[in-house]
Amino acid sequence: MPELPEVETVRRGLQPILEQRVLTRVEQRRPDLRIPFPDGFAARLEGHRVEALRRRAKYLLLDLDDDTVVIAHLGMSGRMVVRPKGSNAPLETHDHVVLHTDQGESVVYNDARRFGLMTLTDRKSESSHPLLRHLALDPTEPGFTGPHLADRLAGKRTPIKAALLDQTVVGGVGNIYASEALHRAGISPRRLAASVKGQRAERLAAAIRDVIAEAIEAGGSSLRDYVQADGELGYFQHRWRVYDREDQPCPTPGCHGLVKRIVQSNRSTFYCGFCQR
DNA sequence: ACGAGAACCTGTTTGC
DNA sequence: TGCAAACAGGTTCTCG
Repeated sequence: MPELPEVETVRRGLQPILEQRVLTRVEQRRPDLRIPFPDGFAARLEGHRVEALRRRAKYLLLDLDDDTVVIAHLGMSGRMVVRPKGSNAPLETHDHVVLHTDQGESVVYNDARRFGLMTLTDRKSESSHPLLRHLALDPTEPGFTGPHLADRLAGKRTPIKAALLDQTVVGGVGNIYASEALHRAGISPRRLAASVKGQRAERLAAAIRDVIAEAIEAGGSSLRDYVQADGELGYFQHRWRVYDREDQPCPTPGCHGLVKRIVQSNRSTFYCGFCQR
């Protein structure tokens, strides 16, 4: 569910709730998610002020005032739900972590499938942390250019669609935006990754940058992974051109193809066989 | 050493 | 209507 734009939407939504707030109490309601919580997880957060809420690719990073960094990932089904001050709504089945702030609001981490995670590192170890160390540049960063992308793809014998999902190639792109970017760039998802270079890599880098930027602007695609007290976000799903549109007409002007669905590395890919080469 | 597929886990949708 | 199978926005392990 959450790809880079959704995680960025969550970050922006949580920023005013968490930044500069003290975590007065933290509830950890089960021993593990995809990986175990570190020893003393909740206690190590309590009493500390959140200095910043950052994002790297699909990871959320909470900087605490003692140089602790909380690493969070939403997996497929993770959500962050804001509980307003004074709410006494009961916690739900998959509410795994609750961060209570000194302003009375709290943030609830809910993840039915538990493919997400929360763990700890510190500022100086962050860049060498196993989860973050090999992450590629993400498309919102200045160095994300055609030549850079071509360099990351060089020598890869896998289809370009699979390569785009590899977080050491592009940070933050997931299954929806991989299909969307390839359609915008007119590149077949089955094309050999290493053959995407030069002008073609330039087009793909631009398409990735554009689709990610537009999706962030629209507040992401998901209506589920993030719920702000004052309403719902996630309008980008109405702008999908190929994802989840099997058998519908290709939206490229003048193209009379139909959107096809294929399976690559066990994931659905949507594309037009006419205008994507 | 690389790449494809399975596995992780639960909920929802689809098809018989 | 009911039940089972297929499928879901991610990552990581195993196997060939």
